Amino acid sequence: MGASAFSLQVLNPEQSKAVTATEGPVLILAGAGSGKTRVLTYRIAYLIREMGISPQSILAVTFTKKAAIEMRERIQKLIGEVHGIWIGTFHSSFAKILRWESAAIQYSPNFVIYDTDDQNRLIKMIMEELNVPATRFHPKAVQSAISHAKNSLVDPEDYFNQSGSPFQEAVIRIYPEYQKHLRQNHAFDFDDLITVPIQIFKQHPHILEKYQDRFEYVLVDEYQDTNKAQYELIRYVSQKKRNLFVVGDDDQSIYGWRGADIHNILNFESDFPEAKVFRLEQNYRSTKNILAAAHSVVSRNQGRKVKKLWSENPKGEKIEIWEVDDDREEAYKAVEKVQEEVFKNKRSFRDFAILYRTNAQSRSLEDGLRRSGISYIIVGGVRFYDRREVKDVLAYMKLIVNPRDTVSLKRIINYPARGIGDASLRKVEKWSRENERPLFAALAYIDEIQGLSSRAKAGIKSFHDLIVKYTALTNKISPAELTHTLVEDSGILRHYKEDMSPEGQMRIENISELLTAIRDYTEETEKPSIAGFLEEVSLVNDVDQWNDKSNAITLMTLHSAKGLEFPVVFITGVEENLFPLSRSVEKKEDLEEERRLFYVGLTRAKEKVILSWAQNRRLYNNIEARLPSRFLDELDESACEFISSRSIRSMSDLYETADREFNDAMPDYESFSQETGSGRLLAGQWVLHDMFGKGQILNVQGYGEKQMVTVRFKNGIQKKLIVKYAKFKSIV
DNA sequence: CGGATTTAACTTTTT
DNA sequence: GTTAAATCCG
Repeated sequence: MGASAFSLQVLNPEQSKAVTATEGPVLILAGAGSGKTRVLTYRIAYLIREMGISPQSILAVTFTKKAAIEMRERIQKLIGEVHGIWIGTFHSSFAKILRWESAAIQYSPNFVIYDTDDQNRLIKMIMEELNVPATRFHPKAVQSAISHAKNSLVDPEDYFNQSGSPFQEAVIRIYPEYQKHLRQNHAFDFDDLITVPIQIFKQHPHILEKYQDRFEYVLVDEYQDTNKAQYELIRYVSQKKRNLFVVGDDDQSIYGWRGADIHNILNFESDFPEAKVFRLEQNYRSTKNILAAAHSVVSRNQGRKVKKLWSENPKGEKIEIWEVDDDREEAYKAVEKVQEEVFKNKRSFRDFAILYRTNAQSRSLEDGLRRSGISYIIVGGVRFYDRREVKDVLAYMKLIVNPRDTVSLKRIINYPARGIGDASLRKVEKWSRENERPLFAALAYIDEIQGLSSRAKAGIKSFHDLIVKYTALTNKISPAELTHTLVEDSGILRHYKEDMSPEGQMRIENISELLTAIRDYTEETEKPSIAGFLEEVSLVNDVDQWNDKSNAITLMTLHSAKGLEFPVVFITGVEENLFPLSRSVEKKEDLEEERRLFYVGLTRAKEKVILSWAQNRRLYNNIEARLPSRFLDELDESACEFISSRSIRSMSDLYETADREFNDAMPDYESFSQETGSGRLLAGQWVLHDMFGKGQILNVQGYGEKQMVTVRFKNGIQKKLIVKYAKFKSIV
């Protein structure tokens, strides 16, 4: 086993001190690119190897699954395979504990986790019940108010004291009902995964003690992103041994809107007076110019700990600031720049990231990239597991695991259509309320429910039988087999197969993809279960799945980019009212958070940064004149170079060239893309498809299992195909 | 009453 | 460009 790599010699003095200060609370203020993950992993390795601490006594929490996986892999590289360390996200770690301790709060261990969409559906149902018109208050707004309350540890009862606006009055009525329904459904929302463990720990000291004794060393990554609930939870768990090690950077706190409380890091020293504090200020990532620019921006914030990154890296190129005509040109110029860099400086496409403030901006960039034929990956936007058809199948699975989940039940009882309309469902609901039986149980009593049509009765019966049948099968066949037969048996697949439109085809492909994911899960997991799969699915995000293996440009929001690095970074749409967003400029704290977000974006870059703003931008279907962002004025001018597009080429030239390139032939990027392995698909390649014949790849999207290509075939048909399922081979 | 089709509204960032 | 609500049709 290659375990010999572990030595503290490679650390700088501050890093080394941080790693070896094992006892008592420790705060590490780790600037961007200062080796934060390195310190975390070396510390865990040090605890195990040098201190002889049992891996089982270590709890490390992160915010993303990707960070957790990376940490695990790097520890393994240092000291070889270690079993029993808890490394996971806040949500997944405590969801696990909740499954074990669910009996303490009278929940089924098969509880389901509601995502935002499920939450909104539930809130909408409650609002109907309470006669709160959804037209006056958006269920979404109510949901976020409740979420915010939970993150700040405000109970439904506490909420009563906050009355004021009519909206708050409405939330006061909805919040307790919402909580009651979650309980009835044996469901938790995301926030409950943090707050409910706190309640359990408070009410059952012996349970708390079990975990306090177990976790002798607790480590928290991205500490600046913790909210009040997470902070309390960590405090509970680490209270006894007091070996709490937190790593964070107040300058990178960008989740205030999600309840993250920057005071958790600013007040760490007063909360833990015996705390040791170490600062990591040497940056190993970026050029001096990039750091100077980043510092000039973020140092304008008032609520921050004073620090300044330094680096031994070269000065590097100046930051380019582009003034472009519109979003279309912005995309086109970025493409052009990428091509130039690939040719001149021998870069790979994977060296580039294009970042933006809002997901909506990805569209024009995507258009530009598609025209050019360069492959790209979009991280974020609509998640795979959020697609309608995927959620429909998942709802069936949720209901089979947990029949009390009425949100899922109502989602699918008439999907595909079984002749059960709104009116029939209302009658069943009424019966279930009056007889105090769960909604699913009521489905078995159709003969006692008045006024149901025979069509509705037949539909309800077949639905009920279906779910009962599969519930009985859960212990007999594997999750993969079960879902496979389920999508056919339920009629979901048939429903889409009859739909010959391209959307219907897409949906079938997405369902097959889901089945593949379940098959993979079943094969990879020791004790696969549907509940286990559902939990995994509800706690992943797109960045978790992103990897840099395929040679493509990455497009993502600035938020998603946190924790990542790229040689070249574009930040687009650096305009007033977009970045910073218009609603953020009024409150000082919000503006400072936007500024930190800009700082995060700048410090993702190792070598080169390009900022662009457009004079005109298409927003919500109309073209708007734009002004450069105030953040551009805040940049250290000596590190920047201003470029106006007019000095290069006229607009009409640009578009003509773009159209010509698109209409003629695809440029052959393969000739200068360094690592085009034989199996790799790239835009411009020709393929032969079993059904459609010869075609050319216009665009490659995604990676691995989920990789999709857009192909234009000789007969003029353009199709989007999932590589894994599409029957084609590449031809030279 | 149920299902399909059309219309309208909406886009900050996400575990 | 996507999805939920309103409208229409059988």
